[in-house]
Amino acid sequence: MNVTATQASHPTDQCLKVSQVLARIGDKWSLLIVTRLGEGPMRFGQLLRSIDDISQRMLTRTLRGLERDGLVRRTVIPTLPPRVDYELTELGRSLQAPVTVLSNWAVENAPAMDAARASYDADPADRDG
Amino acid sequence: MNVTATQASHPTDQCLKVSQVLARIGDKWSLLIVTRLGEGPMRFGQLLRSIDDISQRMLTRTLRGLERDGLVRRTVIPTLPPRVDYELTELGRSLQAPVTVLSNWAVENAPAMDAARASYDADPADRDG
DNA sequence: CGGAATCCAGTTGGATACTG
DNA sequence: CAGTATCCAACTGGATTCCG
Repeated sequence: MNVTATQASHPTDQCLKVSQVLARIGDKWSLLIVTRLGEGPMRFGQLLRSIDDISQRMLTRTLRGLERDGLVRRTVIPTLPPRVDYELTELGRSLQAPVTVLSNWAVENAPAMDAARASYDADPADRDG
Repeated sequence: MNVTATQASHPTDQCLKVSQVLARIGDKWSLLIVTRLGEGPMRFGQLLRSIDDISQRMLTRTLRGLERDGLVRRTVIPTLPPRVDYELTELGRSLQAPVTVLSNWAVENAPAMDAARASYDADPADRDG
């Protein structure tokens, strides 16, 4: 693989891996779930209520995807009614730091992006001249 | 806004902003384009050829989106044939660092994710028991 | 060269109803 | 409680065609 650079300019090959990771966490709910689970293990119902705009179906599907990729561990306690706990794996926790960096950037620069978008939408003429 | 934490546990409000950013860079092409433009300004055709799996339509659309959000600046030189240069704005360049962190994580952990996925797909029975 | 417009397939994700 | 199954609307993104 020969990765020496820790800073930038990835060859095309590595861009693909980044795209794959983004495809995993870049959907509508994954990051939100990882962030919630970063606070500690949670039951299915807890997650469902703490995110609350998410549908049951999407919570199930997203958790399955995260479990499949080794980011989340699912533990079934076959009581009645059943109880299912979710928690981040070590791989999942290792993702927290990069996500935090991105989160901080997002929080800091969201106003700038909003302003840019508002400005862009304001005068469609001002650009192509 | 009152953001003091630089490390973790974002309240729900800030998670929305992160989701918005991910919606912006989490699509199929945005990050690839930002990475390319991180190497310097490029013309439309250069970008089209350097990514080359991208369709003309998606390159145009993605660039428009990035421009709209203030990450990319578009400069038209109305010669014949016309020439259009794209470059990162300051905001766009500020995104490079967070993206690099995520990229490095992706490159380092892609094998682990692949392995987890392979293992998950291998024995569907081994989990729910 | 750098688009815009149109058309179309595949995917995402929500609502609802049902199950062990 | 924690799902699964079905149906459906909206969005994404590719192929093609046309334009200044």
